[in-house]
Amino acid sequence: MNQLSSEEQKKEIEENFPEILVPKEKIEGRVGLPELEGAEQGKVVTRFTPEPNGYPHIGHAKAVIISSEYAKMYGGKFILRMDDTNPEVERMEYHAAIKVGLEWLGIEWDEEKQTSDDMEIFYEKCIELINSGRAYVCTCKRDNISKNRRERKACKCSMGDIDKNNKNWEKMKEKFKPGDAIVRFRGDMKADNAVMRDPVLFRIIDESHYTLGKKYRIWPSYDMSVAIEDSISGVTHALRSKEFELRKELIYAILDALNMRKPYQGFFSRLEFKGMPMSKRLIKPLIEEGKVSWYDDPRLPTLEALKRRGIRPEAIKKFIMSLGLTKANTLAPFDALEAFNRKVVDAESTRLFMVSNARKLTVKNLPISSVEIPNHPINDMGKRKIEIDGNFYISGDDAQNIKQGMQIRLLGLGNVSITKEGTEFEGEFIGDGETTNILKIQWVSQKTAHAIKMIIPKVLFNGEEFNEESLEELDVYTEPHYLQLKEGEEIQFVRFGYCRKDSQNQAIFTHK
RNA sequence: GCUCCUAUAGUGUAGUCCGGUUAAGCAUUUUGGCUUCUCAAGCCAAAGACUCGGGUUCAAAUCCCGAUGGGAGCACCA
Repeated sequence: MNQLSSEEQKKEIEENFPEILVPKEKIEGRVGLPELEGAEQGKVVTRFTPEPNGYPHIGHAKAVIISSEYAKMYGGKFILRMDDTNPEVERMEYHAAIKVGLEWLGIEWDEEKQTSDDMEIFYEKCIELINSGRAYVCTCKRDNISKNRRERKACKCSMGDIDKNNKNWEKMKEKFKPGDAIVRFRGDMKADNAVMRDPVLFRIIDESHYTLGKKYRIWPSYDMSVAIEDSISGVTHALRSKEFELRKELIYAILDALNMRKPYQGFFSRLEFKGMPMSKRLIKPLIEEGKVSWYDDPRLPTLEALKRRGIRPEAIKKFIMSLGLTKANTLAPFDALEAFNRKVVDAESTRLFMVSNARKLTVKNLPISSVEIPNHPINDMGKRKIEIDGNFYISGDDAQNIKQGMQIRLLGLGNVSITKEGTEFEGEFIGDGETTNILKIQWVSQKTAHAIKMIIPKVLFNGEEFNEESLEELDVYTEPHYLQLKEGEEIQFVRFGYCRKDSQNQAIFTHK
């Protein structure tokens, strides 16, 4: 308890403990990622091991950015390894999509491989484990295995001698059917860590593998393949999300049993956005029901979707670095990412006028037939020329605030005195003088107005429930200059927000 | 149920290992101001936090014990 005032404490300290008043060297605020345990300059090897069983999403981005940044930070090596040991779910399509996603993010890797490149090594190691009595072939029923695990009881297979295990291993190559036999690690059926209770090392899968076809049918489990791969490919720091934390003990046990080098294993929390699920379990049915168009639907957290929505890779990287390397659960709000993105995108977004819920405004006595408007308020991004003839569209939202007798300014054009309000407005041009406190609005010329669809993505889920209003569509008018912009370019619709040009007649709202 | 991880402002984090010039830094959010031919960006300011209860100590966000909340694992997925 701190019962003394700080003054009294200070006195007390000076009298009794003068040495602690000597200031310690000030700890510098950290920039970037925290130090990696046991990391040496030039000797760090990290890796990213996605399973090619789906499209890459923001969670992949976190994992790959952290690992590749660490390699960079220590001048080390970064390996991309496709973890393809379950032919039932892995596809070339996903393999390719993951690489496309990583390239978009600007990730560079020094080495690329597939876990399945080393099948022969896994087999060798398996035989080594069998011969040393650290692994055995189990032919129990799946339910019994599970039951025994819960009850911490060993089954009779674990008693089998080495010869029999070797024979059964050979039988797994052809005779046994999938499900009939597995190779288990001899861990500890009594262990508190359930992962250690004689886990599966190999199982039979007859599905055709996307690159190896039917060459193999005994496939290593995650724990087996990760342990061996990280060890033989020189990985010094294996970093992955924390749902794997319990496997650490197992992976070390496997490597110890084989007398192999053990890399440091680090863990970080998973990254998910509020209301943006990324599990296929949730997304797939939505696609099938037509509620979500595809994996690039802008409401999704896939990289493809983020890109379509107008999120830049630099922003994703800064955002992820800002999250730090904690093990606490994070449900990041999307607006944190938006803030980073806005800063990236602001400098290079063409400013354009766009009106929604359009109302007509006719202006009399216009002295000019065209105006030139700069494409960016600060940066020199050129100008565009707009033909005008006195017939304009203005936004419905603005129309509500415009009353007869008011003066307004049409941005970049001039001031107008409103002579008639209603469903349609009329006004009179009154010059281009100084304006301070009058309403300044954007406009579109009727004769050249270009109609587009504006898509506004919102959260997909409210809690567990699909948000039926997650996609708002607006029919809006914009300037013809829109047609000259490149697809994928970021635009700021003045007084509305940033949007990405998706096509000649569709734009996707990025953020305010 | 058992085991493990985790807990700092509305949100995300720094600081925790090695207790003390920091009664807590940064970002975001919100609000106000400046600037501005945008409700953007930029600049300035304000608001706002150590889960709870014990203990150790002159001194606890920091060490110890306990409680509570959140997450994960207990797959022939990764």
